[in-house]
Amino acid sequence: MPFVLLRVSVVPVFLIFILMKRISIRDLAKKAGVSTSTVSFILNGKAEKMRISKELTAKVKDISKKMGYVPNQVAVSLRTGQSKQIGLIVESISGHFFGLLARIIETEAEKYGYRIIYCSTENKAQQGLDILKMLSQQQVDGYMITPAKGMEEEIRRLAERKKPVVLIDGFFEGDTIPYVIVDNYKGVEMGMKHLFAKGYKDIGFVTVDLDLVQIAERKAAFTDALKNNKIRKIGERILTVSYHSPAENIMQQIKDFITGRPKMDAIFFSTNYLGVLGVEIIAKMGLALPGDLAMICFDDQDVFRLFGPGITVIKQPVDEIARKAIDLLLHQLEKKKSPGRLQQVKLQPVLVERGST
Amino acid sequence: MPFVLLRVSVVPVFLIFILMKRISIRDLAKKAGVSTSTVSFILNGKAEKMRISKELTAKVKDISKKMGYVPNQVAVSLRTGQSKQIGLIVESISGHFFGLLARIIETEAEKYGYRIIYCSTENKAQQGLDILKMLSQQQVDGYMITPAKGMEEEIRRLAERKKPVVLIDGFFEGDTIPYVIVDNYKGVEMGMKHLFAKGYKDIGFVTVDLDLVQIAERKAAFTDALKNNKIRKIGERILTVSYHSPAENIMQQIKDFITGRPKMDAIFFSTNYLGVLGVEIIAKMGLALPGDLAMICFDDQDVFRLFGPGITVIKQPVDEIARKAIDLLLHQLEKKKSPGRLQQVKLQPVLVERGST
DNA sequence: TCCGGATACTAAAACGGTTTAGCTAAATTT
DNA sequence: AAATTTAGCTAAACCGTTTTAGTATCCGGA
Repeated sequence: MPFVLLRVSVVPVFLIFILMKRISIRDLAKKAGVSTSTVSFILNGKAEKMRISKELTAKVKDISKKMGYVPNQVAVSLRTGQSKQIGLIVESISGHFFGLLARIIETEAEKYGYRIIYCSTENKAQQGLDILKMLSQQQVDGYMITPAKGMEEEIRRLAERKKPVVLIDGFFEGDTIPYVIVDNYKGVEMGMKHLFAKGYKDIGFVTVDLDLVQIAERKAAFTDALKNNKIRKIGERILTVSYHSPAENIMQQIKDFITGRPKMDAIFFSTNYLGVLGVEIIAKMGLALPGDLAMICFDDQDVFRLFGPGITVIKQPVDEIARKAIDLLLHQLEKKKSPGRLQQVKLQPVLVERGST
Repeated sequence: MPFVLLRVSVVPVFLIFILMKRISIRDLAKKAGVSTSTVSFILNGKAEKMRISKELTAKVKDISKKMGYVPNQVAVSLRTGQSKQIGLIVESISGHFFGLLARIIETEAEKYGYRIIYCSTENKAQQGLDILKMLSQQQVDGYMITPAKGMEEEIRRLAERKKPVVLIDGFFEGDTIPYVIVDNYKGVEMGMKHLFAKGYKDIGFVTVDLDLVQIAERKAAFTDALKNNKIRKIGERILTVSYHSPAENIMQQIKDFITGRPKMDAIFFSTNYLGVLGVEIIAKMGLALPGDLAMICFDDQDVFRLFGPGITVIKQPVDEIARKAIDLLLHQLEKKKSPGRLQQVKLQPVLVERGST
């Protein structure tokens, strides 16, 4: 008797144990009494091409559904060489710009059956390389990269191997790698024109020591704007803070910059992140915008819309960037389409005028 | 002669073509004149255990480095059943809270050799299920999920299959699935105590129609707080907006709520997102904080630190949540450690008092 | 009657690793 | 000297698919 009891309690457990194992295409084949190839053809929509009969096709599909079959993507990847994964390498996963970017890219990629693997470099060269290696091991099908310094060589190597790559928000001079960026020079130029038009003359520029093309361009545009307006001693109107400094420290530097000489009536922040810190310190100093100081920033943010009178910004068309980038990548992934002439895209930013100027 | 020319130009191209192909463990084995098993043992640090001689070990490692061998993770996954990937399912990839969360989780997971696959449900049930299926196909080793409605059953199924799962910022009643949440009830309670202490009596509550435990708890805490203070007609002090309404619409509702009756001297926003909209409409209405209206919000944000006098908030310990969650998951992934008693963690939020109250 | 061509499937190789179970020769024990 | 152990390595199965190259059966035509 105890035996019987034992068995009734043990058998279901055993069954559950069996059920736990994922069912494979072989299980389906066995159940249907056919070969795995047949099942594979049917489930991949090649039944007709392979002349599998209607009845069998229906039967197998039915069994598959009933047993809850889910193909093992890893095995598929190994066999086909396609992982259906795209690596997205951004500067910082928690940044505002990249959050928006990611959301759009994700939904867009999904339409074509691709998953995004999301990685952030935090602007460390070594980390960027490690990530690239990892992604390569994972056999991702394509790469979307906001290129940091030190990654050039490795990225070029990818391109040489004909791996689909798209650069976002940065590019390499004299290269054929597709990219989509915003016209940084034009953006700052627009901002400066706006400031001059509003009558501001003593303009300070806060930037960061990241060695990136887009940062360099923004700075160049600022410098040129001053030159064109016959303003001298440009160097002392530029503050370059260190990327890895703590926020407190940067704020202190900005404060010193504002109160120091030459005195200024407007300040231009070259990035989002700097702008937020700027807003914070300006608020702490009790300066009125734009009365005591006008402010403008490259790249938009919730904070800029809401703070005080609103901060005038040069806004990047994030949607457009994301959509264009994924477009360029899918182009390469699904080779079908025409080569597509223009693989290097420069989009126009837009000036959003708010109360701070 | 033309032939020679042809060959010098063709051979390098051919070589490049050869080089393009990723080198496999077989290539290494051939080069070293040993079997693939030997190479595998050596590269996986099992040389000693398998009694491979020091010299051979060194030689193979050397060749591997020289040839730039990178193992194919897909093949490894298929064989070992371990993908070294963790699926992170969040509500919205561009949300502030999740951005921070992701950053910490990513760096933490990396230490143990795991990659994060990042997905967002946008609070749509079907999308959540699709993602779960996708991740399962990808053979991810573990799941971190902010559970949306409609995912319960599927998540339970995962747990039953002994898949490592950790829930974040939500949980299922009466279940044993590990989770880490913040004490939502306590948080709102603290906020209400603070408001009452400051002398506010007519408090409005803005919440959203998401069917989530944490939202329900926040509302319950509000209701209870009013009850405890003998305040009646609680219903008309609560505004529940629809999650999928456009921002404009929600702001209008908030405006009506503020200007409507019963009049209020303080307003409590139950989420970050609502709070930002609140700030925006309050600014537009020209109300002074806290003069015309006091404001408090559940969950912090850059905006709240910087807007006007600063918004008082109930801050979630994001760092702690992330670290604890990844901890619970790794616990399950690397079964070594002790079972670890407490698998369901409730963390305490903290009140950050700013100018708005 | 035999051939050619559909028709309806299947066997087996391949993808690139890991791992179990040996195998051989030398060293050690009995 | 035979038996056993050890050192150093390898053969081959296996993970779960896809896909190429068949095979077997039937049918119509010459």
